[in-house]
Amino acid sequence: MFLNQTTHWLTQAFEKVYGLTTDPKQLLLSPTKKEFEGDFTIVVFPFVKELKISPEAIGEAIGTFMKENDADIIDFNVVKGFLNMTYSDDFWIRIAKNIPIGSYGTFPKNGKKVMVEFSSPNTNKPLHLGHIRNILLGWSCTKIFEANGYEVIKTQIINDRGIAICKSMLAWKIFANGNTPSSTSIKGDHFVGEYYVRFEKEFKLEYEGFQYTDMGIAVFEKNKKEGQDFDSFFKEYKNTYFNTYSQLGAEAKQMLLDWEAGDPNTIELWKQMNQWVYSGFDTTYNTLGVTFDKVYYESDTYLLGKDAVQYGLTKNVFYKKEDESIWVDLTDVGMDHKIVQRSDGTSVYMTQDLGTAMMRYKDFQVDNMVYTVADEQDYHFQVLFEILKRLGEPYADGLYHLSYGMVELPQGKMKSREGTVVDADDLIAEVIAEAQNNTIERGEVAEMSIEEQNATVKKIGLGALKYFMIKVQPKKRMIFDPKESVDLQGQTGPYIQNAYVRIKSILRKNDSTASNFDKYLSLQPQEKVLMQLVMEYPNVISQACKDYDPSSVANFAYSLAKEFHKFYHDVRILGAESEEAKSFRLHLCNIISDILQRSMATLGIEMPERM
RNA sequence: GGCCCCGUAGCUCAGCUGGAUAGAGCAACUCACUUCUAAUGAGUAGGUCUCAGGUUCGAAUCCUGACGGGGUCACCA
Repeated sequence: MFLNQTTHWLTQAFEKVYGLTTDPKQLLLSPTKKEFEGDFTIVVFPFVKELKISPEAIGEAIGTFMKENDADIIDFNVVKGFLNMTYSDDFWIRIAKNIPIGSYGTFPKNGKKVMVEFSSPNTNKPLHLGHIRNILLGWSCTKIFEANGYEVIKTQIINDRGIAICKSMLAWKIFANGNTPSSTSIKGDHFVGEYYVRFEKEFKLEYEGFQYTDMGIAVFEKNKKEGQDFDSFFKEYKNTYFNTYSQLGAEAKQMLLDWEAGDPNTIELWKQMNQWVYSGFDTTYNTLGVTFDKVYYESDTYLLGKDAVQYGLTKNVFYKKEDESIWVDLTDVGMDHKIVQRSDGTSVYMTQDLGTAMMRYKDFQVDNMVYTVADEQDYHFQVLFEILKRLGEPYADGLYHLSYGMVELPQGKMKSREGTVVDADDLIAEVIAEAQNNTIERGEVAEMSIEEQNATVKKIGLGALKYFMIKVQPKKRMIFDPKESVDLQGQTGPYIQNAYVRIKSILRKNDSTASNFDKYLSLQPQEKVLMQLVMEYPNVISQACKDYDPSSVANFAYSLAKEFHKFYHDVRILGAESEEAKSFRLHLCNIISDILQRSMATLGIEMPERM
């Protein structure tokens, strides 16, 4: 948008010199690489074929025209097919003056409404590392949408029902002796999680005991596959055992039936345990700085979708088999047959999701819905979106699965059975403690009040953790090394925070109020590089939205911080060689601190004023 | 096996709507704090961009195929 004038003159140049009408896409300018002279570059290769003239000759002719006609361009050079143009200092100063500090890179309201779903935990366990990636992605996505002019509704669907929570409930009933989170001083979600683990432990004991009973041995002999040994058989048989012989399994299943029947005692216990979990989640969300506008509960939605199924039948989107189960045939688009209602008339996961999507549209009339869910569910969402399209839902073209790769540890996948799951609260505490260790001896921080110190350390620790996770493209699998996540140097959140803090320190020390740099006519290369980055920022924000990709914002913020650090090192700001230079550099500092602060806010990362 | 995603420096990642000699950080080694915050900067070293074809003036980027890694193919969620 700052280069419209250049594009205009380039169009004129091709028109006047060669009588050629150009497509604006062919006239895209890019910042000139550091090794070459110039500020912005256009590639003339694409015109060679049409004009049957050498690239060098085209570059020379167009460059000459531009230098003569476009007042901004004071010089040019041609290297092979690249026309590098040098801009006047007036140009840079005009751009710098026109940056709207405070709102730069935010777009006007576009009248569209988008719902973004993220986090969506189960209520039987605390949040873990995988949830953190999900939450950070979803959250920054909402911020990116807002910057692009959307109205955003942040939501999560809580999986608050089912056999898992019944396991926790049962274990609590049997083993807790009436203990509660407050009586034990354990955070609610962890408290409930402990009973889930307890159930699994007790179940395992029961199962191992069963295997050597007469009945267990008989089951093995009857059901084993050809040549299968005892241990591998029972490894596979676990689920079947849970559903058939297990006493604990039977009790948990009975609890689920009681819940579905609305048994008051069961419902009361269920509500109580979920409440504990929610208060625990709230603490974690609060620490991470995320909020939701609307919460859906699976207990409210798990029966939804039956109307949709009936509607789909009448529209011949679905078909019924002889056993009364209902299916959809997606083979014509390279997918499969998929069940949408069981033969006993009950809903499956897909049905719930159909119903929930419809409910959300009814609630908010959104144009778009974004589902932040790990990539193991890629196929599920392909199917879901295809069905919604076939049902003719009005928002069907505005659906997006924000799919992300699993988080793995250096030693491999997280496995709850092996106790390698990284707990969200533990991790957060760890990064903050690490920030504390590295901060305590620094003079700046020592002067602060305790409250201010704590707030700063929290911003730094969380900044490190969040940046570490969000800088990776969503769809890529991620290796999470806890040691690296607390790094405060290099390409990290704190490095970017430090650039901001350095600016703030300068601005605090500045006592001159005059601001006039019209006559500053000796721009430094470091200043031009910074301005080139500044000019890109709105594109970064709009592209991140189109791509659903916060990592591009994270990488941009790093580039800007890096160039600022270099500028800071090479060029005096408060001690500049002239009043005009000082004034311009202070203005540039204001622009950069604004962009750093708001681009990082987009990622859910707060900036300290000192560190 | 079918389909989907990934493969870039020792490690973690950018670059991918085709453009100049493929970039950062970490780790290793040097150097720079009487100077606006050294959580910084400068430098050295590190690459058959998994491989093979193809398209193109030009390919890490697009197409095809192999190889390697992951995911998914339930009347589970």
